[in-house]
Amino acid sequence: MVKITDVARHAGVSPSTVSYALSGNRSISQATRQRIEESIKALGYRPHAGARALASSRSNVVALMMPLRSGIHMPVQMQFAASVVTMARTHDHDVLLLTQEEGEDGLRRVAGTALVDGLIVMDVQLDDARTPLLRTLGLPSVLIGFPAEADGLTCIDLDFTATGEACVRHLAQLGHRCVALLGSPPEVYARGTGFARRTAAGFTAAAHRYGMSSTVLPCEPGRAAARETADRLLRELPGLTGVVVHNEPALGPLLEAFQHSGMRIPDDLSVVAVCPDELAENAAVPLSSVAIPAAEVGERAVELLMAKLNDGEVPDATLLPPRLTRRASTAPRDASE
Amino acid sequence: MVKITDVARHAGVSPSTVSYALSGNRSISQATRQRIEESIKALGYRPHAGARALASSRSNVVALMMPLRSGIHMPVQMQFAASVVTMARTHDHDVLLLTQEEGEDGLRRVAGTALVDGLIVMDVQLDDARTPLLRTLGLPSVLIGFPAEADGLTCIDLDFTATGEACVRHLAQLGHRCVALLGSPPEVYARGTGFARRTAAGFTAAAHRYGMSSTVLPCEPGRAAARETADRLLRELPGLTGVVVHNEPALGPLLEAFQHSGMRIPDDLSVVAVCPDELAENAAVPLSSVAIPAAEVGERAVELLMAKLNDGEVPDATLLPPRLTRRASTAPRDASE
DNA sequence: GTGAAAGCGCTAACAG
DNA sequence: CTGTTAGCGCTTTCAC
Repeated sequence: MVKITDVARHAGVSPSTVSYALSGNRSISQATRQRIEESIKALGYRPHAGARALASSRSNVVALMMPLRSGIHMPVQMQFAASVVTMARTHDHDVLLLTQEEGEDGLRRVAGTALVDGLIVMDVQLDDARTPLLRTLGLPSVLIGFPAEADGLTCIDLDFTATGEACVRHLAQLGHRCVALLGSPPEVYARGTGFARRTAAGFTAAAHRYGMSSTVLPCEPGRAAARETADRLLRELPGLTGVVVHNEPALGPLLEAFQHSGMRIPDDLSVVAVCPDELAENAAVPLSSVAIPAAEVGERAVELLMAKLNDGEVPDATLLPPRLTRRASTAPRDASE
Repeated sequence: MVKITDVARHAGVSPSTVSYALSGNRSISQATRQRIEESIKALGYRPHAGARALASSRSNVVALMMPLRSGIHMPVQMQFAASVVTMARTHDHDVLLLTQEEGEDGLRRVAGTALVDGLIVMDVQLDDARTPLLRTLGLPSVLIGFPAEADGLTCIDLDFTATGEACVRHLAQLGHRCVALLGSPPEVYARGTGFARRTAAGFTAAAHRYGMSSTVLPCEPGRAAARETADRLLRELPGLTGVVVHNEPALGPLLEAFQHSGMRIPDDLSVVAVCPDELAENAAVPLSSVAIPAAEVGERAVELLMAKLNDGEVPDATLLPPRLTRRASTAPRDASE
């Protein structure tokens, strides 16, 4: 194995000079830098990762903890993982893959052994057991998603307030005057300051601004609950022509329920979903939707983490702007109605 | 940070004894082992990964290089990645994630810096630019899939010969007497000793054994080619009641072509596919199929790699037995025909 | 069965 | 702008 002393000898300088040339931590004359680079190339030198980590207390590896078994919507996960790895590489870091199942022990292990310099934790739940640990671990971390208690944690996710607004704007521009948001089950709203609440706030505010009449209705998952919710909605708001669904498990059942009630989509009812593109594309009627921008989330997460690693200040919350993709489920309101 | 000397002092032994207690590389009296374990727990000691890697020239990390963008069949990839990570952990190893795009440079980098002890390389092509490198890298590696020239490389994949046989056996048991294999495009067969050839061999041998009449037909991808192949097949083999398709891109077009020709599946024609479960499940008629056993491939790949890391001897080729899942596309041959 | 001590290859003061 | 030197925390001979 060729080591830094070999390079130093070959270039006629001291090992530290080679080290500095590599790290850029002090200025080197053009001439010696040149010779060093040539020697490195000539000898095929590569710094030993372990030695470097030991001496510098920096491994240049970040951990990515993600759910690897969740049967659902892997394309989003994959896209995310790809962008994390790619972006990490541009910052000269590698990515260690941890499964969600490793949980807190996994985080403690990679942090405690100094295997990694920082953590990216996906799929953070409102009430996530890992968040207290992340606060005390002493390693920089970035969470994908917002826990109920996000103070002191760096979190990133889609901007759900803006998402609610964007959905309403889309419907308003199509001429709809009476709209509803079908959101998460009641307990999610009750539970605290989750994304559910933010979507609803954005939705309601925008509806007011556009002078539309609006309703927000929670919805339990499952066929029966969906049927009931849809019926109630159509009964209580006879003028309803547009709905926004922000409830992935209830989405399919709700669509069925509407169609069962004789509402054709988009002829009688325009539907906007907040869900992965994958799902929206493959629905019976392809759904106009706002998706989680996985690739951008991954990139930004890495950038935030890198900033923290270089003791940069980063915002606690990063909210990414929604992008609404128009598909077949929304249409102009029929003026004759 | 608590280090090995702290543990040693706390336990009243020397650092080397703690090290040996941890590694099990020499016998320790029950009593001191006990004390050491208690001290470790009491102090919350975790060995520094970098220091350990430097001193032992073992990082206890393996690299997994996989395609992270291939829009196609991520569930298989994910399942595979999950099983690799999980199995690696049971061998006290972590997994560094590399994208396919990093290619040879990526492998050279993680090997050259001693970041990893071994490599698992997915999605190996018949003519894969990485294989010559893997031969000379001096790090143990395991390939998923067989390159044309596999000598001296440890490869693992589905047993395609047995797969061809299993498909025929299934059709034979349903009473079919005249079957065809629709395989890869001609150039794949011409190119060498790929899986295509093995499936065909197994298919033909089994058909003979069962006294069935059989044909093997290559098939180009694309609508037009599929139509043509299907037509030709039905024209030349009027008695055909069963086909095996081992050609993922052509699968959809072929099914359409058969149906366009008035063949109902499975009433007139039984179809067995060699493709991911995902694809088989979501076809218009759910397809009886043989899939790549992703989880098992991942587990075995890690086991092979671990064996190589401990200078164990491992077979060059590991072939996993096929499992045929029966779905709606195969039925008993109509006796009245 | 246990200890002492010499590195593993690199970085980062400190010194000029 | 460059060199000297002292570790980083662990493993592993070698010695008892």
